[in-house]
Formats: sequence, structure tokens, C-alpha cells
Amino acid sequence: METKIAITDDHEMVLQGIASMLENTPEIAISGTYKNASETLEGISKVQPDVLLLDINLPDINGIDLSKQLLKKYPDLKIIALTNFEDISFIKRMLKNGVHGYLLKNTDKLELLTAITQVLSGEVFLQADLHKKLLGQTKTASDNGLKPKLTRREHDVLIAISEELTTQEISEKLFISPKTVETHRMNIMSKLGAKNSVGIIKIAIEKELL
Amino acid sequence: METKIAITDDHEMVLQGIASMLENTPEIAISGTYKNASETLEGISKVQPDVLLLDINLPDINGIDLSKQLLKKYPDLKIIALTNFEDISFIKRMLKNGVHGYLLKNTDKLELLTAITQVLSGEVFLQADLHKKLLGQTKTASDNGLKPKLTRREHDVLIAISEELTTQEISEKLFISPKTVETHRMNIMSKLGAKNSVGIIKIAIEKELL
DNA sequence: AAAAAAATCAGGGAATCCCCTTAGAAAATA
DNA sequence: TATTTTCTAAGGGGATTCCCTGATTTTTTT
Repeated sequence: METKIAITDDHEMVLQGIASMLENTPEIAISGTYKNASETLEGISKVQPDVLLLDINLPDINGIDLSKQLLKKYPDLKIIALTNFEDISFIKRMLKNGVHGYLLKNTDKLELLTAITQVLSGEVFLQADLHKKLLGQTKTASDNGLKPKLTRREHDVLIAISEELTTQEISEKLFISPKTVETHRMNIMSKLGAKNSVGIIKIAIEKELL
Repeated sequence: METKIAITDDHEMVLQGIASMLENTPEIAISGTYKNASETLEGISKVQPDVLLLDINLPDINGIDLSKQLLKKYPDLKIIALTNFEDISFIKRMLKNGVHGYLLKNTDKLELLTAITQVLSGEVFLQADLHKKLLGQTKTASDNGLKPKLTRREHDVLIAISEELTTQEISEKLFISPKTVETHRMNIMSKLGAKNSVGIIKIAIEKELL
């Protein structure tokens, strides 16, 4: 049976480009092309495609929320996100939201077909360049200044702080004096460069100390 | 040319299992099997394999840090992480750290070969079950109770809190009374179910309100 | 064994946060 | 226009955090 592909992108050119890439492939049929989220929702309800190639930047709803909606209604639908180099930051969220593939718009025919095959088989497809970009991003973002080294006890206190406990409660949990807890907290603040407990948590999450 | 595969896992059984899966495949040769991180580092420096199948739970160094080291030294090495269902939480980090594939240990021969081919071509391979698990995890963890709706002003205050500002400073930034800031903060706490500002930030980051 | 690092505790005081309630004005929505 | 929501503000007080200094004991490293 033929695989039905739908494409959503607000740029006519991209729509055309992808369509022509897939035109001469016998096992694939394009079931529809859409320019925004509402068109997509409507179109897909009529002709349920197997795979949707979805742009992230849409005029009405963003691709992340749209794919959430779609996947809720059509659990079997496979969605491959089409992204520019600019909106890479979204991918991290998409990865958690059930999208099955991620392609840059500069993809070629072979890669596109590989991606489609891959997601249809149930696996997840991540384009190589994208992965590299993701890497580069996180390296400049969270790797500036290495992971601060907390002592074992400081780490215990950090965990307790993140559990929204007060100094008193932490002292009871760790069987130490509240004053000791305060000392640890001050040292953590200093090591992380935080101004207060809020900063401690923010930075700890950022640097993956939790 | 033959593809050289190395395997690192502290369980002999897994080592054997994977080796036997790949035994009868002509284009693949197993260049070494290792039981911990230091053996791996040593082994790989001698015979540089193309692909490393790497367990996450190792006795000496964890797989995440090891893969960081390895990829730094051998940028062309492709690493496929082998995981149990238990340590799925690590995958999110691995995804950012340059690992090229993620497989559960219950994989079969076909999938294993697909993964190897895939990562050799430069793409990233994510096993279907793993993706589902990842999804499930984030759904039960951060989706219980939808994204709380903060008002515009509450959001302003939230941002300011996350900037480690004090009530006084926030009031000056937003040109409102400190008492008003406190009111907003209390409302935010109540809406997010936080016990204090630390909780506000923790939950805000979790639910992507920042 | 000696040195360094980590963990413990404390006094004291200013600053800030947390929590309750109440309430008028402004803005958005029905 | 009427109703609801949001934004504004305040009083008052207890709880907690923040910040300084200084010090002893324990653990780890050299």
C-alpha cells in the first residue's frame, strides 16, 4: 500500500520543493499540502496521512502545540519536524512531545526518504547536522564554566533545598544543626555564584547538579 | 572495508549476547569487548573501532562522562548507548552529549544492525520503545496538571524572581509597591503549588514557564 | 605524619520572605 | 453594560534567609 504524506509549511517554495522531491517515488503519495495549523487540522481529519512533514514556525499555532494536538487525536500519525537552523532550541521540547523525526530544510531526497522509512518503522530519526547543532548549542550554553564541584554534604543540602525544605527541616533531615545547614547553603551560593536560594536552584538545574 | 565494533558492558552475558548477534555478519568485525571504562579507554586507543556499543552503568565511570571523553579524543567514533529500562532518565543528558544511538538491551539483531548502519551514515538512532518510554516519563512527570496559567503581571514577577531579585528590587523594576509584588508571589506560589520561591523556580522550569 | 579540605557549630543582626486578611481601581470578558 | 478577572496596595507579624565572623573536629589527600 502507498504511504500517504502530508506537508505543512507556510512557505510555498518549501511546499513545492518537498513535493517535487517525493513526486517520482512510487510507494509514496502526497495526500495534501497545508500552509498553516488550522488548514492542517482540517485536512488531516479528512484524509488521514501516515506521515506529516511539519514546519515549526507557523502563522497561527506553533508546531510544537500543533503536534501535541495531532498526536492526541491520531496516535498512529508520524510527524517529522522541519526546522531552520534558527529554531534549534525548540527541538529539545519537540523531543519530549512525541515528534518522530527532525529534519533541516536543506535535506536531500535520500535523507528525506530515509527519514520517512525510519519513522514508519517506529524508530526516531534525527538528522546528523541537527544533532551537531544541538551539541554545539548545549556546549556554549551550559558548558561555560565547568560543572561546579560540590562536596557530598553540600549536595545533600542542595537536594533538600530543592525539596523546598526550610533550614530547620533540612537540619532535621540530615541530623545536623540549622547553623551548619546555613553554612553549607552559603558555600553552595558562593560556589555556584548564586545570590540566593532561587539562584541556587536555577543554576543547579542548568548545570545538572540535581 | 569491514566495520569494527567494540562493546563495553560489565555483564559478561550482555557482552556475549551482542557478540553472537553480530558474529555471522560478514561486513562487521568485533574489535574488542570491555568490562569497564578504563579497559575501554585503553582498548580503544589500541584498536580504533568505528562503533562502540556502550553500557551506561559501568563500575568505574558512568557512560555519560566516558562518552564525553571518548568523543573528545576520537571525534569520528560513533557511540551507541545500551540502556536498561531503569536508566531512561540519562538519555536526555546523553542526547545532548553527542552519543549517536540509544538502544535497549532487549534489542534484536535486525534493530542492532539498523542502528549501526544508521549511526555510521551520520544520523542518530533512537529505538522506538525508548522514545515511548521517554514520552511516558515526561508525561507523568511534568504533564500532571496542565501548564498553570499565570497572568501577565504574575509572569513578570516570576521572571524577576528567577533573576534572583528581592521583593524590593522587583518592585522598583516593575514600578509597583513591594506589597503588590508579595501578593503576586503568593498567588504564583498558590497557582504552582510551591511552598516557597525555590519551589516556584523549580516548577516554573519544569513546566517551561520561563 | 603533616597539610589540606570538608563538616560541624555558633552568635548576632539586618534583610527578606512567608502568610493572613481586606479592598479599591483598572482591565478584560461576557 | 454587567460581571469577572486582574492589578494594585496595605497592615501586621512570625518565620526564614542572608551575611559576617570565628572556631573545633573529622576526613581526605599529600
